[in-house]
Amino acid sequence: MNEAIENILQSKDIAPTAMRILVLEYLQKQTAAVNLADVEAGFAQADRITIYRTLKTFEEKGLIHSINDGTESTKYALCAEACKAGDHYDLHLHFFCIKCRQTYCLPKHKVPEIDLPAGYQLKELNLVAKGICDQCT
Amino acid sequence: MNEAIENILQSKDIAPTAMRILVLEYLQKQTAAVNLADVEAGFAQADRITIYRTLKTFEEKGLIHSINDGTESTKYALCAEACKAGDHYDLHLHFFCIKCRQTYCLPKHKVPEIDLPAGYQLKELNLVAKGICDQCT
DNA sequence: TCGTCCATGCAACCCGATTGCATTGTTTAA
DNA sequence: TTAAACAATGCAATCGGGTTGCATGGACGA
Repeated sequence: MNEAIENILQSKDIAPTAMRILVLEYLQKQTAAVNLADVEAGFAQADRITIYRTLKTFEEKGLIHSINDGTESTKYALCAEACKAGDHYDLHLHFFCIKCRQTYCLPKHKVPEIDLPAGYQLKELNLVAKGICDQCT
Repeated sequence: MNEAIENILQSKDIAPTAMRILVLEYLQKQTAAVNLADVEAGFAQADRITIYRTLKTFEEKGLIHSINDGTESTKYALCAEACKAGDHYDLHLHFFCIKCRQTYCLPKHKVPEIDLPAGYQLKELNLVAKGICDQCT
């Protein structure tokens, strides 16, 4: 179990410390994207800054991606395996439920093709849908 | 000139005060979306809070829309005329240039149709493209 | 003219994000 | 095996955007 987690970390070139293993385990359990406060609340005694830096590291190394769903706080969710450090291939749709205020990744729903005006180079595409999720209907 | 501005404000049910006329004039001059600090810097002696509330009012009344381009600060841009208080019909694409860090409205590029999983109700769609704009290429 | 309402301006606060720095723990090289 | 080097952690403090409270001022209607 722990070994599987450690392997994941090492495959992304992240030193598997106790904290990082805990945070990754926590992230794997989530069905929705979480913010810093969520992770913090997930542990009894945890230092906010350490978690913050852990998430930063995870993001840099391509293990998780951050989502800006329009709320105040940045949220995080696990990446597809194909993601590498600095290169995120998870151009999927994110859905923010205005009722439960949860943000879900919808990886099956790819971001559509966009054609930009001449001279514009596309690097990244961010698509956030807002509405009511199936749980809240 | 001023009269045209006043007419716009009144058509959106906004009392045309000196400050609001100035802010609207400023917004009309912009080619990219601006944040609070930008507007503040556009005037010699201006109160940050007043501008903040002016923008809030404009947004509520459907004169401008706010854009969350993934940077720290919220940006604003003028709406299409069709926008009404509380109802924004400007589901267009926004482009954020990672070089000049400007955010542009691309109203000609409509947001594509999205089909959500069963049980999901769509209320709003937010599409932000990131890359390099034609000026920075 | 008076009273009311809205806009303005100042101060202060809140909160998420971030950095500095000292400490601890782990790995590497002698 | 030990010492040096480096990475991770934890605490304190800061920063900046966003926001609210409250008092003042100006416009407008009764």
